[in-house]
Order: sequence, then structure tokens, then C-alpha cells
Amino acid sequence: MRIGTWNINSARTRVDRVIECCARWNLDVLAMQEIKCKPGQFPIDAFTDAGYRVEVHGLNQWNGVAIASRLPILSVSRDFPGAPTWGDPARVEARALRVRIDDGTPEGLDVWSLYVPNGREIDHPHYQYKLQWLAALRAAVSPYVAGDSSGVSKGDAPGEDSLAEGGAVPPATASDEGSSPSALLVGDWNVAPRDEDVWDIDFFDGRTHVTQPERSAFEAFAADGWVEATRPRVTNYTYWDYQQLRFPRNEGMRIDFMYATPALDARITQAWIDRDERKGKGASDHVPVIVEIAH
DNA sequence: ATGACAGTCTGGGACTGA
Repeated sequence: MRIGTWNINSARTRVDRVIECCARWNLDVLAMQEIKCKPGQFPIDAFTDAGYRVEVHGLNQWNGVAIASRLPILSVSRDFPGAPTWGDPARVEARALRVRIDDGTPEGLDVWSLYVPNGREIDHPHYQYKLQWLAALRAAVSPYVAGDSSGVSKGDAPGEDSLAEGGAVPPATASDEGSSPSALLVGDWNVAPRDEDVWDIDFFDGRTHVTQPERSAFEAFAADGWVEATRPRVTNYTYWDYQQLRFPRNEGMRIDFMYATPALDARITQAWIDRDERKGKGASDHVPVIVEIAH
């Protein structure tokens, strides 16, 4: 089974490249970010013709996430409990979408497509919004990894009583211990967790993506028991700015990641990025990140 | 080498991205 994540920077502009990418890599699931459209504007037919069902979460021309799957989709949910709002009028933006995939296991596999707020400037309200968003997401998905870390209370195992209204983590099948589905939190995290994840750490002095609060918010998931699946398996940037010849100079950033529940991480045999997708006219500024999962 | 980022909108410049 192959699962990819890709900030495609507009679904309508990128649809041909995205479909080709799904075919080239034989993807079963692709999580997309920055689709920049509403569901009615999303090029669903191209995915249907290619054998994929698509779930779309988009409110306007900003943000937006989607997940295409050629494996059966068992359930879908948008946003997560406690998600902070942004804008005037204040509303929860389209930055999180979950589908439960029938991957052949009794519990299924939850795949989350996530687009973490950018933060803009460190003294901008958007930066605080970013930190709040990450903290709220962490809390919402903590039931998946409850029991995998000493820091997590035992009573938080996924189940009816551990869920806020609208439940971020719907119960699996039976309510036995260990019936929690495996999960993947994939997407554009807009955080460079380590200095080597940017081409020049001095360039980022005083800028977002590399500050300690952002890095702590990202690493907190690992402290909860999540395992970042790509770093041990692939070394590369995942984003290069359109400006300043960043790609030809290989001045990029590693900001797209996949957090997996431990049991799922153990099944991942390899990970890679498709650097060629940054080349040529009509490229997104991000490249696809893909993992292979053994049955 | 005289360009210099790309996407969206009831657009002709502003906003967003990172």
C-alpha cells in the first residue's frame, strides 16, 4: 500500500500533474493540501476517471484539503474538536480532513490531511493562531497514541466517552483495548524542526518555521508517541520557494511530514519524495512525499 | 542575458504563501 501527501497549491491548476503522479507512483491514497477551492470547484472527474474517490474540504480560495483514495473509504470527518478560528468573521478554516481507509485490517486506517497555518511573522496574530492550532490538533488526536507514552493518561483510549462533540477519533469496531485504528497525520506542517531542514538557518533568524515554540509544538506529537516516518528514511527538502531561484540553487525547506502511530510505522518499508515534481512550468512549490506500507 | 514567483478573486491591485 502506498500513501502520499502533497501541498499542490491549487487543485484546478495542478490536476494533470497530480493525476500523473498518482499513476506514476501507483498511489492508493493521496492527501492534498492548499487545494484553493470549494468542493464544487474541485476537479473530481479527473480523479474518478483514474479510479479514485475524493473527499474535499474547502470553504473558499484559501487553504483547503482533500484526500483521494482508491481503497474503500469507511468514514469521513472535517476539522477537529477545539480547532481555533481565524479571520473576520472568525471561523474554523479548511485545514484538516480525516478519512478512514479500509486497508484490510479490522480497524481500518485513519489518514489525516493537514495544512498547518503559516504563522506569517513571529509578532503577527497568525503566529499565535498557528501554535494554538497545533496544540489543539495534538489534543484531538491524542487518543490514537494513548498508552504509547507514559505522559498520556490511560483513560484517554479511543472510545465514545473520550470524544468531544463531533469526535476527532471515532471509535473503531469493538471497544476492546487495542482496537484503536492505526493513523497517519500527513501534510504541510509549516515547521522546520531542525536547523538542517532549511538551507541557511541564519536566513531564518527572526522568521517563522524555525522558532522554538513552533518546533516544540511539532515535537510534542513525538512525545505523545507519534513516530515521524519520513526523516529516518529519506533526506531531502520538500519545499522550495518560487522566488529567488530557490529550486535551482537547492535552497529549500523540509516542512512536509508524516506522523504515524507506532504499529503503522513498523509496517513502513520505505519513504521518498518526488523531486522531479518541482521541475518545469506549472510546478507546485512543494513535492510529493510518499511511503510504502507492508500489509 | 534588461528579467525578476504563483494562485485566487465577481479582479485590473490586493491578499496569501513561507
